[in-house]
Amino acid sequence: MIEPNEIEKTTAAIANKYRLSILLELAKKGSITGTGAQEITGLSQPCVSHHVKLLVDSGLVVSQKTGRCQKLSLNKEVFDKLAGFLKKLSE
Amino acid sequence: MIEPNEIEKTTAAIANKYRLSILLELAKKGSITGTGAQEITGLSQPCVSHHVKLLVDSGLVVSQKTGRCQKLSLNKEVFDKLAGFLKKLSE
DNA sequence: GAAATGCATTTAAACTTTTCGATATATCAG
DNA sequence: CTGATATATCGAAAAGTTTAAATGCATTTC
Repeated sequence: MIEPNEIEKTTAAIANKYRLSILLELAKKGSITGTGAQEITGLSQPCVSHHVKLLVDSGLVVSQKTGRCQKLSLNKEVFDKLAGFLKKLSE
Repeated sequence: MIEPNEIEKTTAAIANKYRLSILLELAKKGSITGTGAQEITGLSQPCVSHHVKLLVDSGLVVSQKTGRCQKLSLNKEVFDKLAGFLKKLSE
């Protein structure tokens, strides 16, 4: 089950063109770094850091830090839960 | 297929507690009126009108006007498309 | 036709999000 | 140790969203 609060957070996290482009790249590549996200979006580093934080806080994205690099990847369980909720609404 | 732009619009439309409560009520009841949406949310009439407009503009909700009443209902195809997109991301 | 009802629009205030420059911290390379 | 790289945080400006009061406009009811 998914809580209204989690639905709000995850949909809000998706609802931005730069964050969406990061998510699409993650789906395509499996994982990227923060610097990779910067290259994709063309935004400043602090701005990307902020967007990545929103994605991670929403639960949609997982960040594993090794050394100074972060490895970002999708939390597929959360996508599944959200997709399931939306599918159920349309039945 | 669903365009990034449509993903942004629909997820943004969902990402609000009042709009989400309207969507949940629509899923439960099949349809409600603008006045019904007002009762559910407890918001002012212009504010609800604005939220309903966002939902309709996003394509998630359909409004059929008969006389002075509007009948709101879910556009299940759009929910399906969005759910399908999210499901695909998590594969 | 007058009053009431349902919804839309305008306007303006309050609030939130987005953005970037500056700065901080930690790690890695030489 | 020094300089470079990756990321985080702070602060402030700009842009966008949310809200309600006031008003407008059809449509229904009496």
